[in-house]
Amino acid sequence: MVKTKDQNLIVRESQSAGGIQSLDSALVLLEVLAAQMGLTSLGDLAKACGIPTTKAHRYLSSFVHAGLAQTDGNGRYDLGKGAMEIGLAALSRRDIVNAVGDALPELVRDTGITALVSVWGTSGPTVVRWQRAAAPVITSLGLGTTFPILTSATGQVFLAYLPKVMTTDLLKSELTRIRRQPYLLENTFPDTAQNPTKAISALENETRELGYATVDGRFIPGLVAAAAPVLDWQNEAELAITLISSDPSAILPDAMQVQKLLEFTREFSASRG
Amino acid sequence: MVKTKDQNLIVRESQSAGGIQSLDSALVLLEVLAAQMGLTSLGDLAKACGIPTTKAHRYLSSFVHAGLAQTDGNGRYDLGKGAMEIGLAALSRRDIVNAVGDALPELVRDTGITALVSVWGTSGPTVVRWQRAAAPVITSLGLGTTFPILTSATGQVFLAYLPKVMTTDLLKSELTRIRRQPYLLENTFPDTAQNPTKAISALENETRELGYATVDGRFIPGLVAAAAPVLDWQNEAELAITLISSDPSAILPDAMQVQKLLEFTREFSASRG
DNA sequence: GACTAGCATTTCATATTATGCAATTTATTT
DNA sequence: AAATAAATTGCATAATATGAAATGCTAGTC
Repeated sequence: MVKTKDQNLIVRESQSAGGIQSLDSALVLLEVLAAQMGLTSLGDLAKACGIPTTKAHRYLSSFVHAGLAQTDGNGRYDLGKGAMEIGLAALSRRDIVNAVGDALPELVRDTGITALVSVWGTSGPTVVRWQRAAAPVITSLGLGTTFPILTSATGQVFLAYLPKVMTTDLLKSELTRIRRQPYLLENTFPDTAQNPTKAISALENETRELGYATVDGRFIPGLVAAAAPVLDWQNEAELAITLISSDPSAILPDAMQVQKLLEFTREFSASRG
Repeated sequence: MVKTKDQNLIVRESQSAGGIQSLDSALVLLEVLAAQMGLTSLGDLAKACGIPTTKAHRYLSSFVHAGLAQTDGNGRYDLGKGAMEIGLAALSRRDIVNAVGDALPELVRDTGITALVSVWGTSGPTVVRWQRAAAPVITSLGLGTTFPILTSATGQVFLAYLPKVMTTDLLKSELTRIRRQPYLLENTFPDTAQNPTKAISALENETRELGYATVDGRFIPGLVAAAAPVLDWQNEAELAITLISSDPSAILPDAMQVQKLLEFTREFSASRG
């Protein structure tokens, strides 16, 4: 048995002990499909997995048959409805999500503000629960919506309370995207373009010090948000709870709403000390 | 009444055309795992799939390796974190409005009736898609049109399948408006003026019991409508689909058109149960 | 603490079936 | 309309999934 040097690398063995090779191979394809941003051609998927197209095609046939994948009828593939259902089944087994979700109406009643629960998914913070207050109706948001990391309060919480390895990939791609529209960040972080690393770690520290993150009306015009993490026993964010309002005074540090939010998240975090 | 053990059996063609048998078999196992309520023993899973335990074990090894399943270390299996992530990826790509909109022509063809899709907007149910049938119905409806809550089928659906906080404001203003023209409701709800709260909650219950709402020709003279919700997995109305016709028999409970509508909305709703 | 029962897991010889090349069909571009 | 590229299908072969049986665990019982 040869000892490898790269124990730091997060590459998993391409073959699982006691598993089935073709299935391992197929599941890599499924992951790659999930990591894609939308409809993807068979060839691209095959290339990304390093397998011949003929193999990819047969795997995808089975996935489509099982409902995990869909095809638009001509050569482009995407995740299917079944994938969503299995994911929601997995979601419903996470006790934290259920507990928080059940208590969410209470938070909305106490604060009078729309609240939502997000978990960290492959494409960033993903909304999994959603409780609307009377006041504003945000039509562009809904279950399954994903937030950016840097320009949303929710994203900033995960950035500060999640291991770096989980966020770096998405962070990188978001930075390149932002470089083309630097105005998005320039007010809050004047030197982001020049020294992103420094600016970002400053943002992380600030979030950790406060215990929550906020954004003003720039991400969604006219709306402000405050987000706080529910932490697990390792002090990593298990999920984030976000309040969305049109009233800027609601996200000030000593605002009643922010206090209620922190109280709420503390109650569900692993360590109550 | 004895419950059979194989209530979790997935019924569909066991083999996919052009797919891979072992993968098909494995994906059935994954579905069965998802259908379970929690931690499940290897043997039970194998039994539910009708495969030998040795096969199930190897499949599960691969699923665990890919992160789609977890084991508690001794023989009990559950969905894993990866399942949730893939599901959320699928969810985030699913634009329900577009999906429903794309399928709308099919519904119109099947029913022969004009259909429209509404979401809940700031001023009530708002038409976002519509598809006219061959037999033209002369109306002034169009994209962006908003419906009243009490006097339209569409509005009644949202009233019944949306949290109270979202509808109360509009409902109140609508009630004051109606009080000046009580004849609008008096036939259907004789005591609305005297006891609005009671009448309205009766209406909500009726809608929820039926699973859809209808109005006859009073709101728009000569036209009738039936509306049913597309529910998200919190059982809240994500959107409503409405059929509009000049034929009163089309909105009777056992009319073909109503059945097609319910079939249609059920297909797009998150949880079927 | 040893024994047993009921699991899950691993081994191993065998045949099933996944594989990749090449051919064919289908879509896309010039 | 012809040509190019991509997806899909057929087929012979070798790789590998398979199930019976053996082994290894865990939990419950005396």
